[in-house]
Amino acid sequence: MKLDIVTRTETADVQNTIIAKIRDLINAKNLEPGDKLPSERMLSEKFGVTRSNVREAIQKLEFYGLLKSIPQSGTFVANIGVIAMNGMIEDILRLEEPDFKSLVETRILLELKTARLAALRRTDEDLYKMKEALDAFKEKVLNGEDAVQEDLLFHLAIAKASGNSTMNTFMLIITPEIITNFEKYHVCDKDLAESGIIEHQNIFNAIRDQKPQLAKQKMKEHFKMLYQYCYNI
Amino acid sequence: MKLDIVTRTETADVQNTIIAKIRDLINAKNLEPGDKLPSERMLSEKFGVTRSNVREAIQKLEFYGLLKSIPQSGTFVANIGVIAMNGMIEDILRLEEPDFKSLVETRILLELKTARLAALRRTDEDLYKMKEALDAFKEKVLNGEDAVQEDLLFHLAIAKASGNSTMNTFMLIITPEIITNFEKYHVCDKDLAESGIIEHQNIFNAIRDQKPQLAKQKMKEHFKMLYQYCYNI
DNA sequence: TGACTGTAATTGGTTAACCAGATTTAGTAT
DNA sequence: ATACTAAATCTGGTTAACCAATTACAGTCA
Repeated sequence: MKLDIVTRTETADVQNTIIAKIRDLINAKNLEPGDKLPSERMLSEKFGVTRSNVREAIQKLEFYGLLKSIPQSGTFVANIGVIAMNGMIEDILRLEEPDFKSLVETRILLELKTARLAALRRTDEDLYKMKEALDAFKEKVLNGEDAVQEDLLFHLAIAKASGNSTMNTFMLIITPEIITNFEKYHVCDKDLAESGIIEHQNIFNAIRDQKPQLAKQKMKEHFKMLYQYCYNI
Repeated sequence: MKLDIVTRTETADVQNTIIAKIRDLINAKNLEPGDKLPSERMLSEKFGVTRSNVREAIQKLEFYGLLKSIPQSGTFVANIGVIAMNGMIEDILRLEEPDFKSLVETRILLELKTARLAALRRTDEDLYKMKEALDAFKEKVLNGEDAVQEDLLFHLAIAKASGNSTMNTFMLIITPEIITNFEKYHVCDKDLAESGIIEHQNIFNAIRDQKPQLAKQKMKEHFKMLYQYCYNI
């Protein structure tokens, strides 16, 4: 499941159609939080689609916290009123596939914050893990090898050290997509990697010394190149 | 599907076990990006679980961009090396359920950024949608009614106006969970709602006038109470 | 030897039957 | 009428058979 859950457009279309019909049904029947939806079988018959299709649509709405399925009982409207429900479903239906620029922009936002938080909250174990990742990165770069994986792990170690599980999850979600795009557009050059050693070390030092503002600053410098690239794409 | 996809602990445990076994298998066979995994049937037999279990585990790894299933062909290791694969799977296995504090912290981070970006990029249509949401919010509050839904929609309208689809998605993901927790802990008081009108209006004005720094500032003021609450929990 | 071809096995995805538990309903005794 | 019970029904979830497309391979012909 990608960020947008479905991959193939055809499947996505029929799923969005079902979601819209579920929304219409909730509106028509004036269902409120806690109310029960018709059974999956009834919905599949009513909408003229398979039960699998209905299940997937329900699961997507469950992912966004709008519905709640309870085994052997039914599917219920979550603790969200009909107004918010309509607004959120509209947003969900119009969600576009995340573009590279928005991914990078979001990554930078998260990285600056996690660096700062890591400087405030990192445990000794966090620090040890970060140092491991940093050393692995250095070794690869100094040997002239590709170190994109070690680079990634260093940043994920910071995210974990931030002590914020939500940001950690978000970093995990966007990181692979970033990597893929990096390789597609050949963003990472080798000369960037060498200066990367110093930059990583600076970030590490700031977090080690528990200097949040400095950590953020060093992270910002680290992303300077990326920033420019992102806005020139 | 919640942020952590699975809900019941038992199911989550068996799924994580399978994920760990898939990781071990990738390591043992030295599978590299593009290599094919054994078929779902073989894995289910090898691991002594059902094919459904294997499918769910694969889908979770696909969600995080580590595997890629191709119909009638097989499941393949994504464009990520074995080192990053191991690191990410370790993180995924240890991902904890997002706590309220981390949700609020992340929301504030996203809201400050989207407010700023919205001031830079909002279209006239974005502005119209925001005004709609703002008016609905005002009316409810002035009538003494609960306006948590309209409050939510105003913030989501800003997220959309930010022009960043990734942040928009993230806002959609965390918003319902925040709402649920708000109601559980009774965060929102009525007196907060009335001052909320002015604060919302200030944010709207700043975005309308395309003043990014001011928009961020007004959003920060809006979250001041929340901030304090978050750190006193 | 090598390119080609048709068939059989294998693949992830889909569907329909099945399951256990919750819910409703009908019946009965009070 | 009411409280209670038991059977029938309905629920989301699970499983095993099925599907179409891909792949591997044996056989054939040049």
